[in-house]
Amino acid sequence: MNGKYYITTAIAYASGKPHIGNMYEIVLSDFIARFRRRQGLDVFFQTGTDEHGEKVETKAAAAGVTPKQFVDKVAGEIKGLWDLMNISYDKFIRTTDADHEAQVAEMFDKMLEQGDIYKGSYKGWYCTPCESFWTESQLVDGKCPDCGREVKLSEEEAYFFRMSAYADRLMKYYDEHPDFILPLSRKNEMVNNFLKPGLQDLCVSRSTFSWGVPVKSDPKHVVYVWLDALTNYITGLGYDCRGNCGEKFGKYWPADVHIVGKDIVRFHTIYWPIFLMSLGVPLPKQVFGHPWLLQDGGKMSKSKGNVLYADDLASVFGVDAVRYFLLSAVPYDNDGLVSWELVNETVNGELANVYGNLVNRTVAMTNQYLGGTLCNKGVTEAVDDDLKAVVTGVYEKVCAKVDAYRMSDALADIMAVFRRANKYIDETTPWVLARDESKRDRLATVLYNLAESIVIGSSMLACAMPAACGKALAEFGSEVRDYDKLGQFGLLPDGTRVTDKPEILFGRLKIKEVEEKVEEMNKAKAAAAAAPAETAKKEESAPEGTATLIDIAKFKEVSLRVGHILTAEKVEKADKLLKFTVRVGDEERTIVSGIAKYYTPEEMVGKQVVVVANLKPAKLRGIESQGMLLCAVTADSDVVIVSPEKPVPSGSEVC
RNA sequence: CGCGGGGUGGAGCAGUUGGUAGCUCGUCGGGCUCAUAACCCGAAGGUCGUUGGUUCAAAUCCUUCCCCCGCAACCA
Repeated sequence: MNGKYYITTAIAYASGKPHIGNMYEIVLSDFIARFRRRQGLDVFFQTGTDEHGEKVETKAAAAGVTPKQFVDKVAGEIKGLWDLMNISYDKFIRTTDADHEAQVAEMFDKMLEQGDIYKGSYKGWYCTPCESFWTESQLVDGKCPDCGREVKLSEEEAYFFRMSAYADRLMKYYDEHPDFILPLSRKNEMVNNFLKPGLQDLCVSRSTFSWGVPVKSDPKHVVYVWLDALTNYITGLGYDCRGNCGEKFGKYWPADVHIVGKDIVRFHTIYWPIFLMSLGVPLPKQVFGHPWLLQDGGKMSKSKGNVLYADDLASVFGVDAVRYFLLSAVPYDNDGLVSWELVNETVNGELANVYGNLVNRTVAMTNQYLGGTLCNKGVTEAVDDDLKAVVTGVYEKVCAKVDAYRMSDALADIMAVFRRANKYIDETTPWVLARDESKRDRLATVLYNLAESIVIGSSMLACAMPAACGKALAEFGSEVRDYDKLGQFGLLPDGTRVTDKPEILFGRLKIKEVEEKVEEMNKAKAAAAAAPAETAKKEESAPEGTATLIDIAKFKEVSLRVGHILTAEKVEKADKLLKFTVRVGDEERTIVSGIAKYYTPEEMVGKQVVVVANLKPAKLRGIESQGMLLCAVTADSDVVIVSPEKPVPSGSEVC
């Protein structure tokens, strides 16, 4: 197969370390990129970081560094993680790269000149003290949802993109390219939710923060992050909207596929194509919206501290095992699950038992029975036919799966080769053949067939596990075989020597061992995190890695009182909120709490609770909450109200 | 009625031009010994969430209801 192949991942937002779910997309793309290269295509694989925007600006300020310093650090971490995971990208682009920034400003300018972008105004209700705009629906009783004060109808200058002007052309493109958006369910979503109701013009500038690419003619505005971010796919190839595009752009554009998460399909299949139409650039051929990898037992969230990271998993299981797991765990159009247990099961069950053990036993037998030399003596029996049929037929099946972005199915097909080979060993019982001198040639043929099967299977599996499969192949004196020859059986040269000291490719771990390792790792991390913070503050070191110690005066700053719940009701249009009237001593307070998932209003009435009495009031869903209820939160996210052990007078101090 | 996805043997999944259900793991029984207590064979286990309908025939099409999960809005 020849020709070019341009594949991209979405660029990672540089606001923090990507978790294992984010890593899936990169490994998925890497698998495809490696597979296409092996098929003989001239592949360009681009990934990178998206570094502008308000969130970065805020986070940097919180960390006390400049936005640039902040993203330099995070982008470095992200790139390091990609490198650790052996991602074979050809270019790692950053939206703070000078050439990218310059081109973004230029493109914005061009769109402005053409009239695709126009200066308009963003209308809304403005709350002067809060300096915030609100839409009609956000207002509470016609007043500011934050502070409850009067708002006035106001306008703010902003730039808009005429999306509506391109809607028909986009729809036509969809119709003419039925595979443009995959899976199909995503396409229906786009058409039904956005195109059919009519495209709204998109606000493509911001003036409430400054960390972005300034608009050339009007530098108090910065370019909307999506317009900035999406264009990385062409600026990374040297695109120049004034006509002087680089050689790469001519060679690789249009992209063959953008691999993106299902949550951002909209940006890639509506806004991005329209931006390209505006620039007069051909549209990408395909956008694949992959599902997510979710953490087993609850969504990953940093606040819960249950986030899994690729490097942690890799430190226990190895890089290749994690890559394999990621690819196998996510179904085609359904979210997949990840946990330490699940990874462990996959590593033991598939990599160690089926694949690693097959390699090991085949090498061992070749050494024991044949002195380490493989030779096809051509003494075949009927059982060989099925093995060969499975092995030689798998490449075609895998190609079909890869073309359809069904990676877990592709891996299952490859694994079926090794399962079949294991079965073949039992069918042919080489150890029995070895006892009979007259069966020597049959024995040699059997082991040759096994080795050949392993070489063919490993050649494909190498896209998922480059290092481990490279090792496996090396044990048979081989390298990855040309993909156009994977349909043939018997290319392993006679006289091939196998290694005399086979290595264990994937070790088996008991789940207890995994848990111990995880615990060790967490302890080490806690210690590392605690150490610098505490030396800086010159505080006594906290024992056992618990929270930082405070003195009693600090604790006394918090006023905890016992309250008595008088009334309780659900807050309208809020799934999680309950509104309480609580008597604390002489006063009655309104408190809103996010525990609707755990308690009904009925069971709360009459309960005694512990209230933080001197908390600054806050507006929740338009209701002022004057305090908060203390709850115990368990590891598996159950929430339990804290109450006095026996009834006490309302208003009693808790100390 | 905010948007979307899903409910298939103990677990995780496959299964749309409709033809009485398949894979991996787990369990139980057996086999083998080359191998990482691994490998191979066999068995048990499902009225394919619920109601009604279309059809000679439905997990697969239409309909009723129930439940789960994401996203969005509040989680002091």
